[in-house]
Amino acid sequence: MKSWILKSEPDAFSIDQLMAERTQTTLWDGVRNYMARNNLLAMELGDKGYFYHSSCKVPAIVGEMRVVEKAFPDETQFNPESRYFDSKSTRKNPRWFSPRLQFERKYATPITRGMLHKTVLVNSQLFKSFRLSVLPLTQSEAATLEKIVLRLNPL
DNA sequence: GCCAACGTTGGC
DNA sequence: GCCAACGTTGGC
Repeated sequence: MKSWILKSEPDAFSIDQLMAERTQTTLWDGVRNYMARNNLLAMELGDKGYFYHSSCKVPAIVGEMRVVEKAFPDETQFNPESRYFDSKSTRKNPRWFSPRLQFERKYATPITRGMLHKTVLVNSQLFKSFRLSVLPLTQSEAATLEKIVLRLNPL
């Protein structure tokens, strides 16, 4: 099982909104960056997704999700009304894909960017490729993060 | 609100 | 195919 970090601006879509969904799932759509897309395509069923709130007062990992459906073409790319419309995308040749993620857990104590900065995770893509909105974690990074999570948020 | 980082676009 | 201009992300 792999672990990923998925960023969202809480003003646009927050973990509370995900929890409020009837099925507590969401399609991770609207991603328009090729590296991020490739990461979305690489997600397997059962992979863990850390929900990261970006562009807000306290950037932080705020909870966990689970991949419950592999990526398939993102409908918003075909919709001229959508802000994510892509005129160069066709149904035969879609460019953008979204997996479905299910809410698993919201942390009582979010893992802030500041806290992560003081750990070995400072060497992860969260800091190295800080603009990328969908990031993979290595096995050791995932293990480190999991330890921090469990220390601050015991099950 | 500023600005650095960096991906994308488009002219040549 | 290069690269300058431009736009966006996101921390601070």
